[in-house]
Amino acid sequence: MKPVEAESSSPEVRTLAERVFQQLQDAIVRGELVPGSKITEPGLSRTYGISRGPLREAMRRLEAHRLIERVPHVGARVVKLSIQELLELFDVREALESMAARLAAEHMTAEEIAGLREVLALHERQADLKKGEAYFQREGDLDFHYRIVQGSHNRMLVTMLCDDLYYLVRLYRTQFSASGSRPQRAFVEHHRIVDAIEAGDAELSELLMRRHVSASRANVVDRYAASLRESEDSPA
Amino acid sequence: MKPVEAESSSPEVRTLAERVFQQLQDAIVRGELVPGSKITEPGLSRTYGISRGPLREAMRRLEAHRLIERVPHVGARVVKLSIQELLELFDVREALESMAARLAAEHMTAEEIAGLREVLALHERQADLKKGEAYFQREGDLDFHYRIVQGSHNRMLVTMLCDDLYYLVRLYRTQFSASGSRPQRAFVEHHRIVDAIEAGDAELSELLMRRHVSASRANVVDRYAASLRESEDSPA
DNA sequence: CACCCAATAATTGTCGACAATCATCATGAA
DNA sequence: TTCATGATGATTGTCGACAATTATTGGGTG
Repeated sequence: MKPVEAESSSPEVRTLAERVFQQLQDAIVRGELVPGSKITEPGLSRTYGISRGPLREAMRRLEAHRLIERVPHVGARVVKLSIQELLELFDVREALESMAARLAAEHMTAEEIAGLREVLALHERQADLKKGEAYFQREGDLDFHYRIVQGSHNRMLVTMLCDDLYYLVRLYRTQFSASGSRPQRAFVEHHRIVDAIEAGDAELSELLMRRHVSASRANVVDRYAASLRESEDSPA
Repeated sequence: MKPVEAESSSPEVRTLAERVFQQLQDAIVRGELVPGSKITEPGLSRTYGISRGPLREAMRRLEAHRLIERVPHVGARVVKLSIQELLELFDVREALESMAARLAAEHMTAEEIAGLREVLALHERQADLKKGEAYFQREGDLDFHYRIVQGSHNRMLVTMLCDDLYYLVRLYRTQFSASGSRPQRAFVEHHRIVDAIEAGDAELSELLMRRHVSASRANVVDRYAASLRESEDSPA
């Protein structure tokens, strides 16, 4: 068979099922596997050069992570987030990330806070360089949220957000071509959140993060409404 | 209300993997598969009379649901919640369920609220009959929370809480033999939450649910500390 | 006695093949 | 034409066997 180059970054990708799981996860998040499209086991089996056994195990994990949807005896398709589901995702994020911010204010170490400020600085520099480039901004944004969640030192929270929800967040970005155009305000909000965390103010951290996610959600709603008007202006 | 499972003739259990997944889930939550014990594929394969293919798929799903832990090439064991992890679970519940209560206040229908009050009444009657019997009380408690989550009409929230976390909640009950002895107060809290939801007061519903879960967490902390003192008084 | 190492046994990972189920499409009747 | 219906093809579900890896055990050596 094909000893694929050990390109995989993770240290223990010791099993085919694990590797193909990560590959599929990546392909879905990147949009290579288009949302809503049907995926067949023989097809994937050929393209990835593995048998259906490990492939099905990987698909079972993708199903549990809500990246594909399966119907018994029928097949599987890549999830296609509706705008409603996207808003639902924001509600869940608001709940979990505000809690994470509260816990981060209580448990984050000085080193972690320093790293967080570094991310913030890098984030701003990149935004200065390429003003319109939203991709890096969003990547930096995600990194910011990522670190706060890890700063909560709550493993269950980390797993739910980093291992599950954030893949959906990135998937939505490919689906709705989110170019999130509210940079300045988000920067200010990020700074205030870090300030509150550094001050150890749990309640304030929680409140600010809640508002931050909520504002992001409102922004999505606005842009969605705008895109609806646009498509009504020039239909067909 | 809803008997969890009716052996092999469940309505939409069309595949062996699905069935054995539910059976294993039940066995773990019930404590038949003791937490921390190692489970081998040939063993389960024999006891459930299926081949290892569907069994492994079921185990992959259990792994994603955090009911078992797997190490590549080594094996799988039933999760064993530490007290820290249990408290982490409460933090996550506090975040998600308070959000669910808020959304329930906004979206719950009159019928759903009526059903919720029925559950509450039934719950109290049972508690009157068997004062010490905590198991049914806790089942009723879970049913109460279950319905509020569904009243949020947020499918993602419903999935996360009802399909994932509540199994862990029930697992913790078997592990720590939780007899939750704060009945009156919980009743009052439940009633006030329903009142707030019926009044459509989202903020109050959220606050009350947050306090309710938080108080439940504090109760667990207290009883755990007590059990520690106990085991120190009579150590072998 | 403790420790290391090789041979063995058991378990996990992977594969190919067969059976069961579903989607498609052509055929024919109302 | 349109709808029902049955044959055909493809896909999913399941199984048993083989390969790879790990745990175990027994013997030998310091």
